[in-house]
Amino acid sequence: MEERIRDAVGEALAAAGAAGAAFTLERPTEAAHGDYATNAAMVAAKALGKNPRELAEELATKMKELLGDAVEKVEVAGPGFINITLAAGEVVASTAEAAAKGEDWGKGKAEAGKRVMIEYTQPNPFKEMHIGHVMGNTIGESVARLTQNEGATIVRANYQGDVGPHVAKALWGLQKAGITEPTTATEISEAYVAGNRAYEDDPEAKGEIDAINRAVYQALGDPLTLTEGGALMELWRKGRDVSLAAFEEVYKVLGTKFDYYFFESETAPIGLKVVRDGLARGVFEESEGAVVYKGEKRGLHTRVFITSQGTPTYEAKDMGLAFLKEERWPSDKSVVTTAQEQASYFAVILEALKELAPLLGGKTQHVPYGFMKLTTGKMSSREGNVITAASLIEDVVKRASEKNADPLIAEQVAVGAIKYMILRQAPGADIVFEPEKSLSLEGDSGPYLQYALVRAVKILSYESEEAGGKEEPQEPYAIERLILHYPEVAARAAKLLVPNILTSYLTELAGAWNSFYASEQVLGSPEEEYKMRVARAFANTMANGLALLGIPAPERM
RNA sequence: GCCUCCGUAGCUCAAUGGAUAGAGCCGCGCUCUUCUAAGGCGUUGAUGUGGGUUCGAUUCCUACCGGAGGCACCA
Repeated sequence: MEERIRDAVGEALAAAGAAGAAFTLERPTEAAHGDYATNAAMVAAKALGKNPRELAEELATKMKELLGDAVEKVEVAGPGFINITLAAGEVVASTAEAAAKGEDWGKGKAEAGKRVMIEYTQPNPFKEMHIGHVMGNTIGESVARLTQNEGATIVRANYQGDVGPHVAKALWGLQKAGITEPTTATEISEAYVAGNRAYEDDPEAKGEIDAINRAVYQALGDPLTLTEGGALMELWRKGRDVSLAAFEEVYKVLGTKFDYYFFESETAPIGLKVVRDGLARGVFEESEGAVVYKGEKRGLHTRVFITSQGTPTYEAKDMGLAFLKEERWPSDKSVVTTAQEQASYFAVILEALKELAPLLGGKTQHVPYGFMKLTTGKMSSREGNVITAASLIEDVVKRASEKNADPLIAEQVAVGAIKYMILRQAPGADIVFEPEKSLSLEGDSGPYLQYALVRAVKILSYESEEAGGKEEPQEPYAIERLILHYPEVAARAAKLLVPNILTSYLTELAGAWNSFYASEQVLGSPEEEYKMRVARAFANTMANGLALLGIPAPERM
């Protein structure tokens, strides 16, 4: 329907002599302004040298002609808006479509046939997963689902740093504590904190840690040493396994299933190779013993790719990662989501990648999101003042349990609350996280959406063979005029990679349903059949929308 | 010092250059004999400051004030 109106506006503009003018078609904030509104007349008025309201009248007349029975009215309002109100029959048809289509309701085709890899979460083994990773996972998962909903074939990738200084610090800490068989992620992260402190305070420890770092790289770069890596590599393997297993627990609760896992231990050797090749080709330069990329030639800054010690930095590993990804799963588009603090870092390495491999660089896109900080400031795992993903989930589950005896449902409610908190705001902005306060289980919250759906599903469960009342209301219900916009909202959220507009829409939708629920009896009413269809249309819309956000839908609450 | 992002109600957040700047939390009323009150209905309250562009600016430009992040061997 939206497309039909858009075409009609375009055609009316062409008839008025302003073909191709850029206009917007939006859902008015006020119900009184109809179902759609366009600013076409105001945009084109100047170029045509006409009064906006007069032009609007002209366009409205033409549109009425083009749209015919589909619209109830097309009227000019305010400074020259054209407000379009759909005919009741059109609204009813749309509700019926939403009710009938089930899981297919709202599927788009903007990305049909495209292969898209999306990388997100990126926790580092040997450190604990914290609330920042939960944020990245939540946004990445939703972006993946939104893209998939537009017809793309998507794969989920995770990239984890299992080598580098942080690993050396943790290994050093474990050795000092005499731990040869780490069993919990907490144990390992405590070793990391101890190692990090020693690295800064104790020059002797710093030397030992640097040596461990080199030894790990060396062992991994040389298959022979790897198999005979001795106690150090044995500890590395065990610690890595414990960390990764702990991550999987969190992914399971959050509802993410990765298709590809990449590790720095595998991208490092590839990165070293491609950067050295690039050095020979003049993409990179040597400076003070290190291999660097001079970003200044692109208006950016210089970054080190290979250290003077000969170890690859994150930059070199990211070069290797780009190649490795393409080898494992060739894509049309490769999206990497990370916290905003890495934005300028990515600007540099993407330029380097474009010089190194134009095709790869051209299809790689960095999507930054804000980070989660505490009221006391930014979290730092080096300081040890982090809120871990596991403890966050545990706390919220405990609160949700007060109203839900069933642990599965308490978990679904908790995950819904956590994800909603993240997805309700524009992804670029930071989140100030305050336990208790930030996570609401009422009002503008995840459980609010879940609860609205649960109530609708309950009504639908009473649907029986003997059909209910067959009367029809005089006018379609307000909620129906909201439901019909769902496909457009999902498409826009996918196009802009911003889940929050879908979140806002669903919150408004849940509110409309709750109002409907409070004022209209469904079962046993004269309009039972009609209202059941509205309930089904709502339930499908909410269920599909929640799925796109990655928010679970509990059976009952 | 240079670059990037952000300043909206007491608090946490919305708002495609558009119409009377929306929600929730908190506060105060009302509302379960009704398909689940994690709900509904009502009520107070805001665009950091000064210029500019525009028919129209929370949105774009500019200066300032305030906050965050980044800027060579961390990730």
